[in-house]
Amino acid sequence: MDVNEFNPESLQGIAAECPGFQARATARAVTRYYNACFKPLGLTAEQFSLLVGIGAAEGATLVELAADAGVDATTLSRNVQNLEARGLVRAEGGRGRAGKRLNLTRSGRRLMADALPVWKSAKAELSRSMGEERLRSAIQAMAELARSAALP
Amino acid sequence: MDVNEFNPESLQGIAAECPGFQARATARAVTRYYNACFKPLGLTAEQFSLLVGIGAAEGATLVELAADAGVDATTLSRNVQNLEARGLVRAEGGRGRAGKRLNLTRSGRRLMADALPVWKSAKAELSRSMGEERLRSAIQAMAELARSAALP
DNA sequence: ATGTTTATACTGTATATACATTATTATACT
DNA sequence: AGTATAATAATGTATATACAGTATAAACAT
Repeated sequence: MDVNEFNPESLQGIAAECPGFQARATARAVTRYYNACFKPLGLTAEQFSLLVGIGAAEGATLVELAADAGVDATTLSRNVQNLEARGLVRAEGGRGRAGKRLNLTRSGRRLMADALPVWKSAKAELSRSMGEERLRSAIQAMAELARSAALP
Repeated sequence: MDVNEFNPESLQGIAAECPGFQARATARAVTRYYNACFKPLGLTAEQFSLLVGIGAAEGATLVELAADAGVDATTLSRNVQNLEARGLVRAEGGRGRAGKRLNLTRSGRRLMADALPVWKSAKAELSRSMGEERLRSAIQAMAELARSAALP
């Protein structure tokens, strides 16, 4: 494209039809919403998700969790360190091939017991706002998009 | 919920049906994909989006751009500073109520001229992978979800 | 005219994210 | 056994994100 023909009109509507822009915008909005919901518990949305992941797959390793969540393992490494420092997660085992086994501590399980109802009602409110069927369909569409973007 | 009844099963499937988890996972996957596409140009996906936003709305202020993109203005402030330091964006005007007017520099426009075809083919590949109709529908569903999460 | 409110941008701090690289250890191979 | 390979976790660095708070200047009220 020639720089000389470059005009604002050629950029109109690009954001609105860009899957990347829309995926990030949606993640920002939804994450802000969940962050506010979990704030009284001292948790972020991502921390909640990570605790769920660790609690659901007891004794999983970083690499396994990273694959499940579609997060880079190095990202998870630091996020787990944070939860570990707060006493919510325990990591046992070293650096070798067997890997470090992650588990919720008693305190972590207690916090999750408080957090689950909050999560449920947060989702219920979203469901009320946009309709259960549309919400389910949005989740499905996002999963599909994530798969497609991961393949190439 | 009683801590004593807490078991891994109660956490099964939570991630899969959580709009927040899925929105973030999708944004990560799609952003990784676009980051790879734009890497040869020295741009990230977010930088591309921001340049598009600035180019499409000439002379817009931070606050206006932030509202358009659904990003916190303080986030945009630093992201713009980055582009400014690279000579892709020019900001004129001060801190007052009128605000700082943002524009692409000549170098920024040149870069966008190179980036647009890359963006087009990246989207086309996604479209090939999951089907044009499904992709459009996913974008629509994400926009809807973002609106719902922003309201409460 | 002066003081108050308000809109705008910026800074401090913390989390989240990923790529490139390094350190460590278990497994495989000879 | 000893070495090479591969898997795992951690670190260095950079960007992205948002909230709380600060600085600045314009608009408004009295």
